[in-house]
Amino acid sequence: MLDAIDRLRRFNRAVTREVGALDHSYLGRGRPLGAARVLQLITPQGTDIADIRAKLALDSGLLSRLLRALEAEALIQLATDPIDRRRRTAQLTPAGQTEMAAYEAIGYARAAETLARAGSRPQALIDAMDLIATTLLGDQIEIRDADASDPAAIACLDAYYQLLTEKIPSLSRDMLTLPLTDPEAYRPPHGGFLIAWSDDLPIGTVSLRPLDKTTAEVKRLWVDPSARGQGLARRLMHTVESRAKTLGYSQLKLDTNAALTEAIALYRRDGWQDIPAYTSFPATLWLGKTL
Amino acid sequence: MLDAIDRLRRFNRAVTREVGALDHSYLGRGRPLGAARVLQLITPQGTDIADIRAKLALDSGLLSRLLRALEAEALIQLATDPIDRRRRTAQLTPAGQTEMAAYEAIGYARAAETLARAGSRPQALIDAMDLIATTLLGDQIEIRDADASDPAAIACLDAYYQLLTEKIPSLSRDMLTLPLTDPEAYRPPHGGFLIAWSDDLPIGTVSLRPLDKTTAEVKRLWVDPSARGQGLARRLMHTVESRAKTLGYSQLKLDTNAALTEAIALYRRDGWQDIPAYTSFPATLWLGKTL
DNA sequence: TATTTTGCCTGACTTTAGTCAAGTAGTTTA
DNA sequence: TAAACTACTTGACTAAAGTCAGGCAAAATA
Repeated sequence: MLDAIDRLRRFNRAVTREVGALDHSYLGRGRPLGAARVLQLITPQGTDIADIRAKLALDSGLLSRLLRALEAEALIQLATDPIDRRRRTAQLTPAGQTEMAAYEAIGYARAAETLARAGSRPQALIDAMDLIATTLLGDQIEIRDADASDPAAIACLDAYYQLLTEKIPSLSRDMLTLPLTDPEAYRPPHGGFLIAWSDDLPIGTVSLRPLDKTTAEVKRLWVDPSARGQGLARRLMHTVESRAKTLGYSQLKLDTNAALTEAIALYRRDGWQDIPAYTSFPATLWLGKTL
Repeated sequence: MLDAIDRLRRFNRAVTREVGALDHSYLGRGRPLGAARVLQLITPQGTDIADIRAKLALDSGLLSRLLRALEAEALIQLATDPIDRRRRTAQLTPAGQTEMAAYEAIGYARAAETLARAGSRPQALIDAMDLIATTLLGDQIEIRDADASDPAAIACLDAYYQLLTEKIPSLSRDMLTLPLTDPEAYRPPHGGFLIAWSDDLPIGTVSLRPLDKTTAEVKRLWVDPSARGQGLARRLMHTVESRAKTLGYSQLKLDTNAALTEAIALYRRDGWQDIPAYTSFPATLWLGKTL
């Protein structure tokens, strides 16, 4: 344990140096860091300045001045919120969008540089970073509704299919179609498609589709390897169950394969019971739950 | 590749937040961050202030003032170096040591907190952090001389033996003695023991002992898993070879086991040739090199 | 409708970090 | 031994970040 803490502190030192260098690289555009950070949070569509203040934990006086400086550079436009005229929103001007693109380019260049330092094993570095990012951002994983034909949804399903073909040897990838042939089934008011986000990266999914008036089916539960061991699968299941209840279902079903042992253990811990088979291969196990 | 960069940038954001919180936690002792950082580099035995300046990349004027502030708090004592009376050293007073201990406690507490967030897989988190720290600090891995009875040397050998018993099934741990029974053989002027350090954590080792007047044996090459794929093993071998040359040897030998395929590939790439067996189990392959 | 609260702005301030040039004492080199 | 160089200190300065107390309009509440 002592050793673990020493290692973690070495990590902190290494990363502090790296983050310092990263911050410093944003200075090349002739703008202090505070202003650059504020600018990065403003979208072309307009951002509530209260949100910026909350995210960066800035004093309202300080933020007010930073915004005024950016406005003087003609990078942003300030407007009062028509609904609550005390509130203000900031919006990127075309010049501001150009400037933002320059910052983006700096970020990408530095990231590529770090990646190049990984030597012969870049994938190992990325996996390690994913694990750490997911752990550190663990407290703010957000589950949001999505559409089954959304690019993020497709990416999740692709990763899920990848996992399935690895775990179930007799299953070949061309048996699984993507995008889904029936996206309509996963849309309100009868179905749902949930994605778990960690800082705008999709790391988990689960979906729901109708079987009959009172029964829905839970489909395609998947959690990114970097996010496992933190209870995200259970959070997704609980969310989809309460969603099913909201949509008026009283009964849930799912099918799975005996090879997916962790998932099955989770279902059983959460009160899912064996039911008769209602689908075929690759399913080898069928479970149901009354809401 | 684009995806990899997005993932890396998510990592940067996660870690920036973390580092910010870490820095902020050091503020609780009523001292600005700069002063706290300087204090952490001063030892009870005395630290050359030029070293501090180099490590923190501080302006000499600024450091001078920070030191004066710490001196005014009676946390440190400044003295002139008796050898070169232009140089100065800073030394922790008893009060300073107490203060340092408080900072240490803060660091440990925060580290333990982060570790606790890893959920059910703390070891995976530590491994990921090691990989990243080693990658980021890769440019400043230092190879230094050590003694075979040094705790760091023992830790390296312990990890090396662990690896051996994993790779060679017929080898049991109690066949390997630690500490070494002949530490004298690995000391100058006839032998050597090298350790590779990444920010004060030992991550690799190799050693050299005499066989006869003109021949030495290279023993126990080991590199921490987090540091593999960056050419450290080769650096260690080159260092030990030039050390052997300095000590006056003209011939090198080593024994290894066929299970250690990466190491063997490295030896062969570097010009080591098969030689007759000169040791027994667990060795199954014997190599030599003329300097 | 009067009062309180909220969201933001402004002005006056402080602290921290950092730069630069000049100066002093000691050391090295020609 | 003089000149050049080095390690550090001091003073005078700037930029950036942050704090705090009003103030004003709009919104929420009594």
